[in-house]
Amino acid sequence: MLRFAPSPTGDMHIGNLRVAIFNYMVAKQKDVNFIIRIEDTDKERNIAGKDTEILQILEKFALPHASVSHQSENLHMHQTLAIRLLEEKKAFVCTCTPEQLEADREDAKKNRVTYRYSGRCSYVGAEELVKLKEDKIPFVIRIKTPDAPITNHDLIKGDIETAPNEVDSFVILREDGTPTYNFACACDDMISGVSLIIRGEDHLSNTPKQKHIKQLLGYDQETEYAHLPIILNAEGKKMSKRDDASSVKWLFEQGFIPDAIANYLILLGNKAPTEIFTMPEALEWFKLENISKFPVKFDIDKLRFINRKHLELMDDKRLSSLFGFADADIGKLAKIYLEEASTTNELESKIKAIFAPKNFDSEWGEQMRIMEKIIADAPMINTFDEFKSYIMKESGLKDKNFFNPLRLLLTGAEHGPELSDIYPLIKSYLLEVAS
RNA sequence: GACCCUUUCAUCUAGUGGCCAAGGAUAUUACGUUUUCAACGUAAAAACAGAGGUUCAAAUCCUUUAGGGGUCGCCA
Repeated sequence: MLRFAPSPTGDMHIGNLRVAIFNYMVAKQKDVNFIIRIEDTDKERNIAGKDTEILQILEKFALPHASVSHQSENLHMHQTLAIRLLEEKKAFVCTCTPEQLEADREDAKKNRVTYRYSGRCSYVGAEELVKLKEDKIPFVIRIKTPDAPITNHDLIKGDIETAPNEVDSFVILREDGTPTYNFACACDDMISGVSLIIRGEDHLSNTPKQKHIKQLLGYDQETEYAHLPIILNAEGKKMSKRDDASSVKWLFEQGFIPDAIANYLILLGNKAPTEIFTMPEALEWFKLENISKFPVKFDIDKLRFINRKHLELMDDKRLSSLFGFADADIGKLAKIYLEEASTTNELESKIKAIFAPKNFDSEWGEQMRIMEKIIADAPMINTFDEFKSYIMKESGLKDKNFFNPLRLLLTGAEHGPELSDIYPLIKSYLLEVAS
């Protein structure tokens, strides 16, 4: 069982999408279930509707899942398990105030040592619980620091050993009775029987904590981990919300298509036999072990190149539908324009210019008027050569005086692909185009 | 500051001791083709982080220095 566990606190990030794609692919390869878990334990930061937005994006990328759950549904189970740890003396009740903890942190900073929980409450057991509740004294539950190092074999990073004090006595149940991320995550993975967790490198330091939780809870199934290097922006820093390209929604708005985005994200930091491929093709050779260990920079130029290649592969009629047509010829026309466009947005503006009313105010306006009239009265002409000869003869124009205004009249642009390639595809729209 | 990860062209990578005076792709530049801009074709420029070892032989193994990144919450 594999899972993708996004939190509904912001736009889907390409790093997250990459995690989702990899989890899906590996589940598919292993022929096991792939589930979605929405991690919505932070009520403050949850954004209504983000969960369905995330699901819609997964759908666009054709990443089918066996089920969707919300972490908040499991609140009762989380509390029960936390209490169990408390009763087994594997966790303790902590009544330290935020002020006290803050002072501890300040001290640590002042003394130039790493902050760790002071251990002030570590002897407070379950028996205190009733009294604290009666006295309305706020408390949290902390798990006890492990007494041996936690070791982990990461499929990408290799063996990692974490010292007990690095794990620390961290909070598992908050003052309001809700579980913290690490606790909820570990419990849910345990209950669902998640056997392999693929996630971003920023979770690397959470792994020993989650392993520790599962160990104390008596979970004896082995969970494998694979931590993906993070994606950096052009400056070499972690891609954040401030980087437009980090948002999948933004990439869509720019005219990048899902097949190309998926292709790029799979290719990034990977050994691939080819550069251009579809997800089903990648399923044939994809291996987690091949993912590079170091962070990679996001290169939008490469994405543009890949997007263009995928647009070339798209079915003609389907491509035309992106611009409001249902005509394979328009799809073919768009593909010709792939010479100078890489996104559907760029393509759309080229196609639009062809069908938009033309501007006759330019230096070629006079010649354009002449041609417009000739075309309006002309019979249907099949080939560009015949068409060209016909207009030339009727207008008496030639060379620059002929080609420049003709191009402007037919395409609305001064430069562009060969008119002889374009003509056969737009000839049935000629009256609309040449006006 | 502590802990962890990491280091081949601008970018993504090939490379697992000899086939590497380091290959491919994107981006860049030049030329060709073209009524035009592109695309395309051809070519050019471009990297083993530094220093020490081991070895007949090192991008590849070891040591060390330097750099980059991540994480240190009652966020996920």
